[in-house]
Amino acid sequence: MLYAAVRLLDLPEAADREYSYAVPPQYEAGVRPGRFVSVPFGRSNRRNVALVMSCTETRPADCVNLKSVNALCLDAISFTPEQMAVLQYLKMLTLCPSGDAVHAMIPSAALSKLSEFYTATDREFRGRAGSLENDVFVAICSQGTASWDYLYRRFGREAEEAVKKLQKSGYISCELRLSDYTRKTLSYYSLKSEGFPDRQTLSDLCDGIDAKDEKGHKIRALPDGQKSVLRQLLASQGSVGRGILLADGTAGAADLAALIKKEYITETKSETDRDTANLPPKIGERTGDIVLNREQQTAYDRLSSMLDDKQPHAALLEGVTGSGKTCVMLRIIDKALDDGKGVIMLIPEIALTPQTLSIFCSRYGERVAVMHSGLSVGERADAYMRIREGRADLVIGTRSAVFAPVKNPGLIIIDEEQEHTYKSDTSPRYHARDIARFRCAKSNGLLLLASATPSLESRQKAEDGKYTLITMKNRYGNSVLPKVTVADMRREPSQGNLTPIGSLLASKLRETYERGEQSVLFLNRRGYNNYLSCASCGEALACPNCSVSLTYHVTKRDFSKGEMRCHWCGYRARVPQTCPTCGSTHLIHMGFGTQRVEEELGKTVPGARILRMDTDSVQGKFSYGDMLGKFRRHEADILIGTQMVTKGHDFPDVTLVGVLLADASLYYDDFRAAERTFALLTQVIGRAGRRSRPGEAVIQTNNPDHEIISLAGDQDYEGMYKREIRLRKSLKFPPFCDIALLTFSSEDEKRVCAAAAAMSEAVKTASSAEKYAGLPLIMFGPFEAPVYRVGNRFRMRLVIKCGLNQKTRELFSELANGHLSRFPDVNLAADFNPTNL
DNA sequence: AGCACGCCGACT
DNA sequence: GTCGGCGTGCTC
Repeated sequence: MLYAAVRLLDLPEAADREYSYAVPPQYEAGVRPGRFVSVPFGRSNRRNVALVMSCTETRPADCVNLKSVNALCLDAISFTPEQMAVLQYLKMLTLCPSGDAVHAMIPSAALSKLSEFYTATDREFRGRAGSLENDVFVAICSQGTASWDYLYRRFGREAEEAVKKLQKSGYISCELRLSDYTRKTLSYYSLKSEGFPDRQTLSDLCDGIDAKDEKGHKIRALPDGQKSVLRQLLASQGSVGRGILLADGTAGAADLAALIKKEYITETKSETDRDTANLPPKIGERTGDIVLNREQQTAYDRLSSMLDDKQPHAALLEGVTGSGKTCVMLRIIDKALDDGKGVIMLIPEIALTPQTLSIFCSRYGERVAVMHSGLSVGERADAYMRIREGRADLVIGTRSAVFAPVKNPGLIIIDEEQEHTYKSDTSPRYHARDIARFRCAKSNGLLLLASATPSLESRQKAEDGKYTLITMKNRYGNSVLPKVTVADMRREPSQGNLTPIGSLLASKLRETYERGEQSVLFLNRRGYNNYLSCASCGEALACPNCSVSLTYHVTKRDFSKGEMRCHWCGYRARVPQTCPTCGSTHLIHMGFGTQRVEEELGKTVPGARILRMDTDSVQGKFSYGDMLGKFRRHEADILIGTQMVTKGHDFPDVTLVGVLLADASLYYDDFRAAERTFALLTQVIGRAGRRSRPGEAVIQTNNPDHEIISLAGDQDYEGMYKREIRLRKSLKFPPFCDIALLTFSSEDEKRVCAAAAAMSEAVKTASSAEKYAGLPLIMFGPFEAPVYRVGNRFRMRLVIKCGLNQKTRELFSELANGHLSRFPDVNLAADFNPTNL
């Protein structure tokens, strides 16, 4: 007899442990670690999908009531040993429930679903006539067997109760079946290649000319719909898909059916991959070998030798905007694919534009699989299966694509590696970089991080020799850096200008418009944040312990009464009346949005066509590309937007870039604010004048003396790195430590506080215990979360600076378990190295 | 999370 | 006397 230890999916943390089940003889051959199964669970034996973790031949001890595995899910979706290893790593890394980890790794549509089927066991319904039960029963009888999905579609939510009652009184029985992943089939239609009717006859029929059948009888005229189908088929050579034939609305399904019945046309069905349908068309085979310049060639050679080595490697490719990182990446991808390795390329969501995709799709064709949040469930599942089956070996995608089941992942690239979208902010709270590193380490692959402005963490690792640093300093071709001007906004109000567009930028905008060239205006959406800034000296009110800005919080409901808080250490202070730096009383709350600017622009540059692009104006996935296309075709003169406008687009006619309120993101309450502002400004400035035309950038700020702004103007990454790393070191922030953020939440305010206080005690006790002696732990809190109350739940926080390693992770795991047993009613979310608070 | 068991109030 | 409220505790 075989026994399996399984993890159930969709189980809360408290019940997330291994359960043992007996494996019936018919499943013995199929059950192994990584297989998904259906098992009965709980008193009611409700069915649940579970993942087999391990198998034994001996009956597990201390199991009084051993149940049996119910069904096996499709082998095609089972986890490979590599995926099992990633799963374990992910759970260890994030302390998430097994179900969350599994769901992050495999698209829900690919995972088998359990569905209920009902069969009538009685012929006659003797309950209340006219009741819903009666209707449901009749429906089940007429179908023989009806699925729950069918009943739900027909009767809605109410059906649930009716079905339960029918089951209880014995009218129907319920059976559970596994519905596995299925591929979509498409119907294609074609004219018959021989026999009657020939093409001429059909053509005549369409033109309304009398035609005769085989026996010489006159054929009746065809309805318009059938004519439309025939005309299209006559015009094409082979078969035509159903969607195309019915596209213009003239023909319907009935017309197709009629033509098939008359044997005028034939129908063939074929399976299709939903995910490839919306990809840009394949333009051709690899468009020749890319020619690299000397610097690129050197970079490529170094990467290439790392790829050839049978050891895992990690490299940081640091190249200024326009240095041609993409060419190097394409070449190294070529090589990895030629060597028979799988490749994953991660890009930030924001860079996922049709242009980016078409570069890859035209170069690599059908071996590309694209995975991102915009895909439908079916598309996602098909992409996943195509990768799993090896039909696609190059994956382009956002964060979650790091889990793509490519065989033998030999190269994982993370482009714009500093982007915070690579960190998940829902369970499991993983960073794609960590997963990529793990996978490369396991498969002796190469992890390639690429950026013009690497994160301090990665750059520090390169400094320490953990990553190989490859720098590219030269801008490609003859493009030159734009001329950067810093505009001091503090003088504007006294000169009577109260708009967000300063006088210098306004005149530049008008000049650019008059020359018939385009401008891009960038405004960080985070400018809405409520921090306190001094209008005289430009400084923002900062935390004395953390060098991050304090955030204004409204206490109770009175808007006028607030206090300043630090999100990292919980420091609180009253709202000051005077600026602590210069003593001025002109303290102002910062923030204006894109809409306001759009309004003002109309007045500033009369006649200019303005395009606003932000989360409000970009809805569907097409609208984004549409807008960019519109601007590229010069159908607008000024593009104003948030971060979206900064990424990877090449607008040839743009010669002016304006940054409104550059310090809005500088004083964000995050220790990474300066680093992010630098990256953002560097990128925005790079948008101007990429071709031979010289570009210009205007950076508006209330604090023109801030070092970061001048550093960004000079595109001096080294300077920024040295400055920031010094600050981080002195204040002990990453990369010189890790940060664990523990958030407690519950509807019961007292319980939340008690749980947080108990955890705080537990941390203190544990850190002084012998087992964890000498572990550097600095704890802050507990204090209220920045938004204390969310959806009727109260939230408390604990911030712990520490060094994450095997031992500390173990400690956190123990602490979480301790919390679970003492405060099962209080939710605890752990986030290691959170990107934003 | 479900789901059952279990121990107290307003109804035929 | 029962129907049903949701507190407590377990799930191989």
